[in-house]
Amino acid sequence: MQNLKNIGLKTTTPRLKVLELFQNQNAGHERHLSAEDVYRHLMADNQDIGLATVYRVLAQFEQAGILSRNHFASSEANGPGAGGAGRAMYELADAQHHDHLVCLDCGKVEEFFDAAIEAKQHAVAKSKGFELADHALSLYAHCTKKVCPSRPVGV
Amino acid sequence: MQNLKNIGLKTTTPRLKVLELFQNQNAGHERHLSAEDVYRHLMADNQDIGLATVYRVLAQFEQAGILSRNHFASSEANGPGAGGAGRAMYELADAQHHDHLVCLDCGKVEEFFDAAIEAKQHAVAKSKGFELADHALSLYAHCTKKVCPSRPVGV
DNA sequence: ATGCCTGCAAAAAATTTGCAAATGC
DNA sequence: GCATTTGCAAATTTTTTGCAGGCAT
Repeated sequence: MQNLKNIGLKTTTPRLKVLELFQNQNAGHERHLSAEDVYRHLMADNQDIGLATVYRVLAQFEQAGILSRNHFASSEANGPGAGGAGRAMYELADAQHHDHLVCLDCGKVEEFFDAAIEAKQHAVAKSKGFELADHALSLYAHCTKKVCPSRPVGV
Repeated sequence: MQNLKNIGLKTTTPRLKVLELFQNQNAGHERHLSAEDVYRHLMADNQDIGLATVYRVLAQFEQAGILSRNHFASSEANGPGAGGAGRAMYELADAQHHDHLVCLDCGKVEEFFDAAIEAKQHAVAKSKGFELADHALSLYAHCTKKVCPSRPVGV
């Protein structure tokens, strides 16, 4: 795959498999994955790839702009039993930038883009004498559509 | 101090000292502190308080709404040598909510509030069938005022 | 060939937990 | 006095690093 060579990385099995995993976001896995998630998926696919390698590949891909890393603050967004914003979540870095809306009831992550918010962010930074380089915006909210799997009754 | 009793916590030395530390944000410390920061400040004040206790107190204060926790993604925002968004930063939960602008050159954290952004966030959540409960917005930017201590030359 | 990569194991870093002793009310 | 709280140490969790061997080019 050219993708990898283009960024100065040799085409190796771990890298290929990790890339595939993110690009084939159909086979029963979400778009946002933690290092551990990736590792488990590879294991399930009988790939003998170490967790340390997964971390290294994820870091390389992030630096190359192929993946982007998020830190969600809600415990629900991470695995069940995961406390706080312990783990990083990776996702394919699409052409279109977006922010996240995390469901506090089931942990599902939706994406959104709001041009007005983006513009305002730049304005805020500039007004304070800064040039905006990046930002992270996560909304934590409750589903009002009564469709959350793990939704508490009556909430 | 009533603050503590009001939230169902006994008035103990560790709690009092931690609260004091955040309320007296004058004596050579920043407004945003990590658990380790708090611990070091207490040590410097000859308080014999364990790090585990600091973590417990911070968690209690956060739940009580006295402090709020942030996870900044830039390495500069955390201590020198701190990688990524490893540690949580706590600050006094003011009456006025605000978001953060983190300087990518020196790690300094400025605060801002933008009503338009806040309103838009609610609108976005509602439009997706959610009720916004909380959010985290951090801007990462470069200082254009040439006043950053650790500012790379010519940037 | 040769230098980039990997797996494994150990190290780090941040935070949590178990438990007996200490403390507030 | 008694439940709450603390300090210490050990355990967890997440991520990073050292190193000897392996693989892509």
